[in-house]
Amino acid sequence: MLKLSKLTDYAAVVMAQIARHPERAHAAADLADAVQLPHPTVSKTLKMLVKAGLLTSRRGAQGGYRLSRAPSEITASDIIAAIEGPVAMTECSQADGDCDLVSSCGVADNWQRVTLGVRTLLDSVTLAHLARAEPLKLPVQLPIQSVTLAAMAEG
Amino acid sequence: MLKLSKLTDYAAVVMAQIARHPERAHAAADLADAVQLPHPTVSKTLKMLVKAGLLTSRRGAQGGYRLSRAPSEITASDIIAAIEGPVAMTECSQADGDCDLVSSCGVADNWQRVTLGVRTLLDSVTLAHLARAEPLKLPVQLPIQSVTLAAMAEG
DNA sequence: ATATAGAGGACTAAAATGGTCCTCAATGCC
DNA sequence: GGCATTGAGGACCATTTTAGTCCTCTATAT
Repeated sequence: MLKLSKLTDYAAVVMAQIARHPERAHAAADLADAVQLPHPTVSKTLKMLVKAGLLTSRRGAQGGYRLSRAPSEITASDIIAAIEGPVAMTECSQADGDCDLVSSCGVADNWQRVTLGVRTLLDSVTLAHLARAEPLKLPVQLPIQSVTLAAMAEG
Repeated sequence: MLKLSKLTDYAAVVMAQIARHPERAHAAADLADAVQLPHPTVSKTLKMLVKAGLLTSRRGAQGGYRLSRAPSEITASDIIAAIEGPVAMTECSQADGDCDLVSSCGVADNWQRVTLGVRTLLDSVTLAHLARAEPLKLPVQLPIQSVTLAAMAEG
């Protein structure tokens, strides 16, 4: 599996929706209608995205949400991290991870490298890519040319 | 997050342990002792790995578990799939996924491509890599040279 | 025959997740 | 200034998932 939570999924859909009309502010209710999801849930998701710094908000009439930076500057990693926290496949790949078996389990190091690989991959996918509607299922060239774990292991 | 379940984590640890002594059969109890995890839980994990075809088992005295193929032929994807099912970041990336919003959500296609990227990365990490004990934290060259999403989009 | 060891599944407890709602605060408009 | 609009923040509950345990049955070696 390795599945995203539903909220993360919603977050991506909503972010993409905003990214398609970045010039104007989007009210939570409008977004919920547009993406066909329950209002309270979308609202909750939006708040998390603001808290994470991916969106800015303005209250009151004519208020709503806007991207805090260009779609090409917001990554899949960012969106996932906003809802679920930083990408980490194992406890010990987290910054604050505490697993007393790290030293004895024998695979911790390598899982951490794999996590870095996944993170790098997700860093290279931006909201600009995600938002691109591709109803024709044409192969889209995403800018992932090379992911070499060895090169990242020093991090 | 995007975290592996604990059982998957255990599975990797146990598989690595077996991979370090592939010639002999390992009893569940011995493995549990070796990796310092509760016996029943390790036992459950082993059964799942057998069911998925990654291990073979033999009952009775002198029985136990063995790898069903070489460590270099067993991938991280295989281990994850054995416990959690195939790697899929979204509902719609699963073979049997049913999400009525696929057509309208606008990001389904691209998440599916990202899933393929992650899957490819995890396919390229083998049990042989995972089992390699690296207490010195030397950078390990894993054979992930290039992951290009466009090349996979036809799948 | 018997001790060993896995298969299979039922079951429970605990935790994470999803989803809703309520009250408060800010903003724009008249 | 007053009011309608819209987000902030958090409490709360229901459901699902996960983890973990245990019991009974079956196969194998000696």
